[in-house]
Amino acid sequence: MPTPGPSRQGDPPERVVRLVPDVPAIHRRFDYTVPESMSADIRVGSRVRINLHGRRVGAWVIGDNVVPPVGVVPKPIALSSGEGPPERVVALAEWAAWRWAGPVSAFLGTASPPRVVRSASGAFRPGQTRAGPGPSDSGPVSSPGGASVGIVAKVLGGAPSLSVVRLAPALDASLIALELIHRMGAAGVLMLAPSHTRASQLADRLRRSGVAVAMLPEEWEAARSGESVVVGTRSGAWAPLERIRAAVVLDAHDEAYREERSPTWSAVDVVIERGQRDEAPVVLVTPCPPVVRLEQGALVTTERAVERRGWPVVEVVDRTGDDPRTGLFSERLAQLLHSVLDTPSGRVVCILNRKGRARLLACALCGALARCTRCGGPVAQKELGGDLECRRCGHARPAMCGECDSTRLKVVRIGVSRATEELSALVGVSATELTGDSADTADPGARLVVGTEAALHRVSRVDAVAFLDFDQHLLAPRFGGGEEALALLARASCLVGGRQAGGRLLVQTRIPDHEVLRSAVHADPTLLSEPERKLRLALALPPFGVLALLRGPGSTDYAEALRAAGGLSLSSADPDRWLIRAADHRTLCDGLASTPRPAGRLRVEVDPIDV
DNA sequence: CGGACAAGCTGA
DNA sequence: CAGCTTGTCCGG
Repeated sequence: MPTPGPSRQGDPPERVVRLVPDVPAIHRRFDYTVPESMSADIRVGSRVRINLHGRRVGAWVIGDNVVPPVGVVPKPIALSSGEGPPERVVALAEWAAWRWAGPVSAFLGTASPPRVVRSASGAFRPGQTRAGPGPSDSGPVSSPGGASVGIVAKVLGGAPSLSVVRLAPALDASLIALELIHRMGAAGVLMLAPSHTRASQLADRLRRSGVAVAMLPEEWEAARSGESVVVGTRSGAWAPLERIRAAVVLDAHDEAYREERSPTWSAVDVVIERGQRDEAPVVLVTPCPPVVRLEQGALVTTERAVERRGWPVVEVVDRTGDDPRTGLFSERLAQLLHSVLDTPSGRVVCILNRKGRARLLACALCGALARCTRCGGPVAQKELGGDLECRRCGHARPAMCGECDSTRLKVVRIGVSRATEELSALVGVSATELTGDSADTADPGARLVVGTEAALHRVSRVDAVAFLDFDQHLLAPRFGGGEEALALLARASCLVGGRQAGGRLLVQTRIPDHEVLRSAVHADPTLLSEPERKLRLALALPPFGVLALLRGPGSTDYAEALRAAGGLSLSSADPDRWLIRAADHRTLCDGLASTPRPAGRLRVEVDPIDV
């Protein structure tokens, strides 16, 4: 029976802290006493281990010197297990738990170091760090000059606030980062990029200019010291800085900033909230600002001519008149491929967002569409001569017509594998297939690459990108689908460079006048965002209203309970799927937070993207 | 979540 | 009624 602490007459009051267990299903907080031996190590944010109801679990300290509820006798913490998020990030996690209707532990988890971090002598003292360069390593950073000077002057000009910098895709956003560091210094500046690759590139770029950088999550300890620029991806929004002094989010439109798993938070929203709490300027840089962000921040643009130069030549190939049977390869596409591949080191990427070989087949004799014999859904063929597989139920059967038993099937809609075969034949150059599940060893120097949109993230510089069937993006049945489609064109534009560098995009479509395409052709994202804004206003969609989606067997019960909350309007397509609308996040999130969840599986998605 | 404990079922 | 399964509750 360990009874720590002195037990003289007039016992000193025991220190009691409030804890959040690191167990997703437990949403309660518990009070524990701090043994004397650990008292120097433990403060708000610390990681500890506790005995809870007969088992040993991890937990975070979220409150210090608390008074336990009457009748509760706290037990002692079992172990101290190192550093956790700083106090103000703990508060941010509590806000996020409200904002995205999830458990605080999920956010504290992403805000914690990947490995146990112990401070040298008990309590953390800023400035005491062994990893990473200190301020002495980096002298003043010189200004990169150019347009970034004017942009950063505007961004930092007024009161600390949110700026949306619309910067054409081929223009170098890291210059804005450098100019900001030139003016503000490195300490406490947070910078996010959508992928690990892009974050590393940014970190390298900054280091080469003499900036001290701590890269998350690996250099968590160095980041914690607050002396360098902190660079990270989505989870970097939770950087262990007590206060940020400024933040820059590159490609702020990118979907990668959204966590898909529940709770579905957005790193951009987290950074914006941090900026407000810490009175720090936040800069979102993107070639195609989403309507939601335009409504939140002040738009900063470059000169029209500069923006135009930063987009490639975008050629729209109208396939409206073409016979559908001419396939995916227009005359114009063949010309482009030949002209690029005829140059000594020309490289092209062709994008088709369908994996496999044949995505839709029909009988060559009777014309019947090949369908699943079990559920009636369309079947696909992954490889030449392989079975027909149903995408809906997974049922597989030999490749033959279900109506007339003919084994002659023709491909109605081809996939990447077949497109790779056909393109190789068409241009006489061996094409390389590149999809999300291709091995990483795929030849990075291949001259002709055919792939899904994942290919755009796996090649570096190319001369041209061709979208073989862009209509699937233009017709995507998700709200905000247009913005995603334009983002895809912007991504491709980065790879080919601006029009002066000879950058070229080719887009095959049957909707040549679509706003998304006109935006890219004219290097003017407002051609999409203006009508998109009006549409959202008319339909009270975000940012002119907020949405949440309930899914799973428990949704109906919860939806019923939510009716009492007020200010929420509920609708349902099927019983396992409910859409909630509200005027603003306060109404929505307060409603969700104040309504206890019924038993039964239930997923709550705030700010859903899929209808 | 997962341990504790209570209520329900089975077989001798 | 021991011995087991199933279900509900609750954690400091």
